[in-house]
Amino acid sequence: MQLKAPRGTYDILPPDSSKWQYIEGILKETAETFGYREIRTPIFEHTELFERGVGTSTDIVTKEMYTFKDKSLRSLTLRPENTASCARALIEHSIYSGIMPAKWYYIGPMFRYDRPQTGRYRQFHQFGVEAFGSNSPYLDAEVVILLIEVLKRLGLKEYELHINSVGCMQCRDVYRQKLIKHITPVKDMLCPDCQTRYQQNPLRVLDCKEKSCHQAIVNYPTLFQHLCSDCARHYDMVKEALQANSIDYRHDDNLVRGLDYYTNTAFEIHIPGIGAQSAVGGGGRYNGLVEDCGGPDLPGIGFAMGIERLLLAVNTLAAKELESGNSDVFIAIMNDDYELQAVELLTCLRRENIRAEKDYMGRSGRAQMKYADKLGAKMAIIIGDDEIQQGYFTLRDMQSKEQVQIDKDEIIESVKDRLAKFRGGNG
RNA sequence: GUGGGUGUAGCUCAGGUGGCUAGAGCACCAGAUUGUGGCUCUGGGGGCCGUGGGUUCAAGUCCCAUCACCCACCCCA
Repeated sequence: MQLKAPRGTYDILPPDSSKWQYIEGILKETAETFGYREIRTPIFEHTELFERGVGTSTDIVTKEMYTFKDKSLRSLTLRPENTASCARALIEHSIYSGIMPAKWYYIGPMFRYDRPQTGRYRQFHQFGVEAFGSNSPYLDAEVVILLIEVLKRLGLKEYELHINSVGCMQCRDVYRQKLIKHITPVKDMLCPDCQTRYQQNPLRVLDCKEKSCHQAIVNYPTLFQHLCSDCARHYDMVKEALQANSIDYRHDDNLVRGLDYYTNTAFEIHIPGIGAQSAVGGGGRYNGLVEDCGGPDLPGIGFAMGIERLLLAVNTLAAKELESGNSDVFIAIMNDDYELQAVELLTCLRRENIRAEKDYMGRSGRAQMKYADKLGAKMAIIIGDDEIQQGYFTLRDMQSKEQVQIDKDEIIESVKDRLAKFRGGNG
């Protein structure tokens, strides 16, 4: 049997890789503009970090982790997300004793054992930001604004921002009891999934898609109505800040994010038309996380975006062609005696940062020109008997077919001049 | 983990009810044009027909299993 990439993984080949570079560039640039610096954490961590940080009741921890034992029988896990690692790094390096807030962004692969489908892979890529050490609602807003700014810079105009507040540990607990009281009399009418959700995390029953479940729990108390005064005020201030930035959002009572560490603000971005997995980004506040991971009682907020899903959305726009792979100059030799001259000139051009190419397949002169054309070379340098005997190179403009003889000592300068004109001319 | 769909050349796909050396377009390579690209023409290389088993004189075609991909559930980014 032929070896293939493991299920749910895939290769990113040229020319697609340049799309990735383009998107990653925008993500990094935007984050840096907002004052976030890059953090790179290990791809695997102690399994315990995710159990504590993500939460043992979540699907991620109970059935989606790639966990293995190393040769010393340590239990390690390929990171399913990066927030817990950031909290760990914050604690491990005592970052909290420095300037606060600590603002980080990351970009890289994550791993979850899930059934693959459109926009969902076992190795997938996330961009995310985390800000530790401040409970300011305006920081919540900053993070959301950053998320929206990324979409804008990518040219994505159709998206829905949903936000909610899941309260603090105290008001959420009060609410949870009320909700259980409301659901218990009708629990037999719930779908099988909700029967178990009701046991583990009754809040999840709220965003079940089954109509019968909605009908069963109709007029349920909302979390929004049960926020304590601090949490309600915090939520109001976040919304005010978003309004001040003309960012449209929709309060969504049913938005209950899956990870255990969320408190207060929770948000999600959906883009229609990219399949069932339409959440391109989501996040929120996680004021209990750092302490849960063994650090001080420090608040935090952040989000993560799925790059594969962003790419799906960008592709539906038929985004402008990125012609980064094209060569500037192709060196064609009309006689294989001149290989060495070609090799030498090639290096000289490249040292001037000119994208230069030559043939390595023993092609005929004609085939070399065809190859140059496929590479998208703007010009060709032709080396034949006449050129060598008389000490010049023939420089051909591939578009106009115009050819000139250039003294071999002036070829580099001449190529540079012409390239500058190409770039200026095409805007 | 559950359900549905699909696996034939690098890619997109043809191959009624089983029957000679498995086809096309595109791509790739070469030649026409031995010192010159895009168009055209000619030729060429490429296939364990996803894999394993079964039925049959005979399987790309029928049956079973398995794997992979796609779509959806679930969950999430």
